[in-house]
Amino acid sequence: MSAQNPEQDLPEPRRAEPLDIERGDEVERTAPRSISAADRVRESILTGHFAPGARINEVHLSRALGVSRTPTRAALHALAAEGLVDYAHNRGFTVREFPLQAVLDAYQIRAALEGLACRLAAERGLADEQRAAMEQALRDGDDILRHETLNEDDLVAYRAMNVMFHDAILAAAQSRMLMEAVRLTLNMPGSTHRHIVSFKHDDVRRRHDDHHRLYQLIATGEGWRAEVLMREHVIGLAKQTV
Amino acid sequence: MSAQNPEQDLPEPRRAEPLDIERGDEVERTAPRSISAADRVRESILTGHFAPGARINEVHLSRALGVSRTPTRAALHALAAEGLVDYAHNRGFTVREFPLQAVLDAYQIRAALEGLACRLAAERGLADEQRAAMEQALRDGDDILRHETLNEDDLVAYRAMNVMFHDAILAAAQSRMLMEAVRLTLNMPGSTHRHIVSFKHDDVRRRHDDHHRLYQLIATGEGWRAEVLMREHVIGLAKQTV
DNA sequence: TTCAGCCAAACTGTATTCAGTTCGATTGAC
DNA sequence: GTCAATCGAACTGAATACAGTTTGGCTGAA
Repeated sequence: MSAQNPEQDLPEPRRAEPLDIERGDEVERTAPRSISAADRVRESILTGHFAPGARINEVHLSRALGVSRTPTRAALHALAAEGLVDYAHNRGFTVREFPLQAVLDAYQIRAALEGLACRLAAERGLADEQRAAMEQALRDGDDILRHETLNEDDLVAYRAMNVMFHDAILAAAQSRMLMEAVRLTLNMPGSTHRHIVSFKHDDVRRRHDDHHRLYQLIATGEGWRAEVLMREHVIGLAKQTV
Repeated sequence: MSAQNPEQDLPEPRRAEPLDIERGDEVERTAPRSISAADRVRESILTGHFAPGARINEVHLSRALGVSRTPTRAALHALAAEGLVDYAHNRGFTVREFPLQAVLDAYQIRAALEGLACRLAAERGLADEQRAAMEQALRDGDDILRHETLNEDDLVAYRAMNVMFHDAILAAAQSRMLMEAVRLTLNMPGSTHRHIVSFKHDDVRRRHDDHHRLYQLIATGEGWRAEVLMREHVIGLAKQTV
């Protein structure tokens, strides 16, 4: 039963942010069920809860999600366009498979895209918000690296810092399409900011040193050098992952 | 009426390929309505039939498509994930706007991605099929350029040749994700292979000369040079578009 | 005249129902 | 014992019905 219906125990709809709290003058609206459903299924796929290549049964899934088939199908269609599931007419949805080569290719694509983001950020300048985020990330990384050895808490903090830094650069590039393209490369099991690359002290220091140099290059408008360095930086992640 | 319901006259479901014809041993299945609907709406948006920013009424649209709201909504959700329409809860779908800067950025993104495709193609080698397609495209381009002046037929042939050449390189890169990322940059009004860049004889010859050099570099495995040239090639398209 | 509040029409979100296809098991012939 | 045809259960595709939200206009008071 549980082997045939892995949909049965999905992650609870973790309230990403404490809703129902007024923010400014506006009350946060409740998300539609199809969005919530997509988020939960995406999470399940990214965490490897669904086996690659497995067929997704709409009835079982909608039962597990506690909604009808309509929003469930909407969610699956959205995930299909995101590239996480495949769709075939009259045969429904299957979990997309990502062979090792595809994961490695994703790093190449991400390197090209984030490299471009660096160049655009350097050309267009950093807004206060992004500059602050990058400087905060640099400080956080410095703090982590002061530890002789790195523990679990450091790992969590490091990931958050890393996401903040890369997101700030993407935001500074001011291109929604570029963000969407990068998201394509992150939305796969094994190629996420969240996922583990080497956490040896030396590797972490080298990567964080890249961040410092990237910040300098972007801040001083040296777009081409920033692009090249970011490419190298991301490719290095792939090397440390395999 | 027609101003409020631009959905009323949609392009007919142009049978992309003469269906119901056996191909090999298998009969081509009829496409589901949601796919057909998505194709028609995508075409309408790309050809500028829907005004950017306009709200899309599900009832009117499904009536124009001749199907119920269910497949219509599925199609719109898919287009939303493709980036052609925006979605807001309880407010439905709107046609996405692409300001000039977004179109120019798309060329930058495409340049980075197709450059990467060239490098991968050079590293991984050309299969017979792709090699044949590229050589055919080069011959077709040569034929067109023999004409002293270029007419409408030449323009049509040139576009087909151009698509064949670029698609062959993407296929040779052997990365589905890369294809999907490139598609993001093409699926926008004003930034399509199909769209017009300069058709002056000198510009066409220069672009076609790039193709010859790209083919040589890929065939001889000079990935880095191919990447750089392709980047320059695509950026040049942007320059000739504005 | 202007603006706040209210009301109804229109629209979107979801559930349910029905129709058509797929796929596996069973049966029978060879 | 093997393979093909057939039948039925299970599943997907689409339509319809219903519920909740938005939106624009109307009314009436300031």
